[in-house]
Amino acid sequence: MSKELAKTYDPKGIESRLYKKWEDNGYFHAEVDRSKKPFTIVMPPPNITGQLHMGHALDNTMQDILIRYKRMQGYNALWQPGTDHAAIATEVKIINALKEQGIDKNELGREKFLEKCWEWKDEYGSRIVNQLKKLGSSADWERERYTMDKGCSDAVLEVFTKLYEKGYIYKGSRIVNWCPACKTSISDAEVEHEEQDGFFWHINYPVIGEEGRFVEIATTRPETMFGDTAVAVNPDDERYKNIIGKKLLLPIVNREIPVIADAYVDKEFGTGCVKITPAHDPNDFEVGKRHNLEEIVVINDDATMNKNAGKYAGMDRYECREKLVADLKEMGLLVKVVPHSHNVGTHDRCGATVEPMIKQQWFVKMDEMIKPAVEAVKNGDIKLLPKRMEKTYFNWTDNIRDWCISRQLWWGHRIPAYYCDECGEMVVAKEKPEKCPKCGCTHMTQDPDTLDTWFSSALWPFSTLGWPEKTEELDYFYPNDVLVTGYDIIFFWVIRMIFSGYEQMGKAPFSTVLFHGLVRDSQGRKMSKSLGNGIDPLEVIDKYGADALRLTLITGNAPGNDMRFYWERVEASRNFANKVWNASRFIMMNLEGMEIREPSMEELKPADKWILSKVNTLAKDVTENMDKFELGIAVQKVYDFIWDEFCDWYIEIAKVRTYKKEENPESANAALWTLKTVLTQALKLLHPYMPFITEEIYCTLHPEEETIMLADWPVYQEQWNFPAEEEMVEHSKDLVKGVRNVRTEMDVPPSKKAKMFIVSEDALIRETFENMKEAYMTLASASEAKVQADKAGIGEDAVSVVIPGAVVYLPLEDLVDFEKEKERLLKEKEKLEKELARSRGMLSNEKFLSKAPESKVQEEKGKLAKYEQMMAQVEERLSQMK
RNA sequence: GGGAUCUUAGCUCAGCUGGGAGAGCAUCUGCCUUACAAGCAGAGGGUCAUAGGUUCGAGCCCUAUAGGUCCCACCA
Repeated sequence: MSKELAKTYDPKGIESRLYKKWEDNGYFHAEVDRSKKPFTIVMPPPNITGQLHMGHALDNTMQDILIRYKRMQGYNALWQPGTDHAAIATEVKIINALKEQGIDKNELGREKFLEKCWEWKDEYGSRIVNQLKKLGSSADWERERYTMDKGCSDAVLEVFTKLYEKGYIYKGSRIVNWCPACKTSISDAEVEHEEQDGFFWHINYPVIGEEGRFVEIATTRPETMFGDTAVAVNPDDERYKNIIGKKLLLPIVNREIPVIADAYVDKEFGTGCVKITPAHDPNDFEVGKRHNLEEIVVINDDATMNKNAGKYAGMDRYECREKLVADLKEMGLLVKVVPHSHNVGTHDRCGATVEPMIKQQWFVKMDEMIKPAVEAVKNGDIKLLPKRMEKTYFNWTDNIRDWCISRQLWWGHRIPAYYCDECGEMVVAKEKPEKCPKCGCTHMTQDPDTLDTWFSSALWPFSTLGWPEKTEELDYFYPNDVLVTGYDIIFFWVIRMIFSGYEQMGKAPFSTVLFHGLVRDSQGRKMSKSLGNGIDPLEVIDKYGADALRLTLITGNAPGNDMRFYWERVEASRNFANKVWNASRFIMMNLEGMEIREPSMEELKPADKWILSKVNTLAKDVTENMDKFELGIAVQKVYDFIWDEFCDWYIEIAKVRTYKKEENPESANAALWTLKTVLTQALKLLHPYMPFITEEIYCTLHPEEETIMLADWPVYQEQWNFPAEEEMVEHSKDLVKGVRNVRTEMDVPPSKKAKMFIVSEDALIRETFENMKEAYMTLASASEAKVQADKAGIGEDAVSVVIPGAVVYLPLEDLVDFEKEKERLLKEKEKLEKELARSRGMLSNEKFLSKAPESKVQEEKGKLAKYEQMMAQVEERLSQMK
């Protein structure tokens, strides 16, 4: 006894109930089970204080589809979820929130601040998880992890100390990217370069001892001149050969600096003379090292000038620039100002212009560790999809530089290095040493810095499974199978997981990385808070349901490509859900109170066999596509099948028989059984994409079943392969389409049923149409159908429809407009002529015959025969009309 | 400067290893046909950016050009 289904699909009343059922029944949970093959996906951890956005929605929908698919296939499917502390993103957010309350981070102090952070985590930590649940994510929430939980923190300590001992982590004074707004160093990956309009200031530096002689330098950042310790020229530059080794007087500062020769200088660019500021420019830093130049820091951590800037001390760097340039101009040393656009590094989190600074920082040595990561992608152990992402990957690995991992932040994993208060000895250890190993002093102070947030997420594929402990889970579920993520974090995360996996586990963290693009707004812009153009996935779910959102995100875009979000597309997805809903409702109405038994092969009508054959092929195709991660193509095929084949044709054909169940109970039974069977198959294939609606229908259709989630994934079966019946139905479809077409052109109302004569010289075709009457008569609005070998009994006033292998005559009498009819036939003839020309051309081409594969030649011959026959019929018909 | 990618119907995009141009939305025409008007039936609309090349055959492969997008990069 099936339940009543509502008239239109209402996702709201269904989704939360079903999700709760799934979760309560533990369907998402995976336990180590050696009798089953594992399939593992680790969820890219969203920021603990974040809110679900379209990127998350897309990312998690893709993962959920894969995990549900594999689960149905019988894999022990683990989707390992968790959240990220997202060091800097969270800290910035909390600082701002505190600021609104009038609280300053530094006044609050480190401990109190961290308390606030944990409060935030407790308050917002579950929000994003709940939002992911709304999407239908079937992650194993019992295993939810957090990058700063005990286990993950242990993993961080383990890796840090191991790499330190190995010499792969070191502390050094280097020029780093400094964010003056966040007051922390950041890694190269966190710097975004943006083109800005600026100026080239040409400044004269006087040559000492040669009155009136100057060296003209060009700079985009005059305020750094306080830190100049040389001017460099190219050693091969004839213009400046005689000045190398001379001393210059640095204006305003009045300090002597040498002119040096270094090949780094480009003769063609600027004036060919470069001021060298080792403390505030990465290139100058290198030059400085080569020439043993002093490094004079002139800018403070907050981007104001320090005491080395003399009277400009305390000014902001840009204010100083302005004043300085004015002063130089007054002194007559400013030669000219040339507009010049150049790239400026900005911090990807806050947008502040990054200041290169010399700082003591912690680094990870990359040259050795990156090797297996490069090799793995080269030899195919790790596949990147789409393949073009490999280029991006190698571009980074080929130019890799050491990774600056220390951050001057409080929120995160604190660096496990301890310094003796007495002698300054440094100890790197998982736990604070009781006393200094050098002097025995018992006062050890921990390094104040914390680690880059990606340091812990790099370990995510194994830290979540219990590493560094040797757990069963780790042994069973590692390596993961697929990683799904956006191409925008390939450098931040993907590469770092790969080399960490090889370094710590000796194995790749996963075998495939599936990249997706960005979800943009309808104008193609990035969705962002500042633009206010973001679409909240929860709003979409609320209005149209999670299934509609999921379908929208998956269809119509190729892997790795960005997509645009349109409400119209969600609407279309919702419409499809409604279509599925109503088709199911109709089938269940017909099944109401019926005892259905499986029909024998003989009882199945051609149409039944046709749709079984179709759904059978569909299962094969969809499986193939999904195995190739072509999710969009796979679901498109299910969509087309359900709507275009099942609903538009099969249900319409079956209707006729189910309405007449008293007359022919066997036929009705076969139709009902087929309806139920095919719908069941289709629901299963659709389930990974639209989990809620498929579950609701499946459970109503099969009250004896608990869930579709654990149902068997459809597999191709030879007994459902019916090529002959497929062809028969295709013939009938041609007939129906042809008749409908003519009737519309002749303005025959659907209510007007007409007699129909089907004429074919081919006995086999006649037999087909004889057998298929039930299938096409109603659809073609026929009152009666006669199949015959010649035109006996057909009047001259009949309209004809030429279809492959036959001509259909409709005696429409007074309704026939012969002018229209003629026009239509002429159009038909024109089409056929084109096809014939193409086909004949190919078949008379010697080269085609000799070079093309035999199957293609045969195929073409078949087509030609078909066209020729149809042409003959069209011509015959035309000649009669004259 | 290097690289990637895109240019297909009015709009947004599919098109797998080369073999008769597709979808959704929009437009036009008919239909309340007892699952669905969030629907049904029909129609119109594309020299697949341009120019060459390879091939029996190119939206698909190669080269160049134009335009768009993105990533990387230490030219001050």
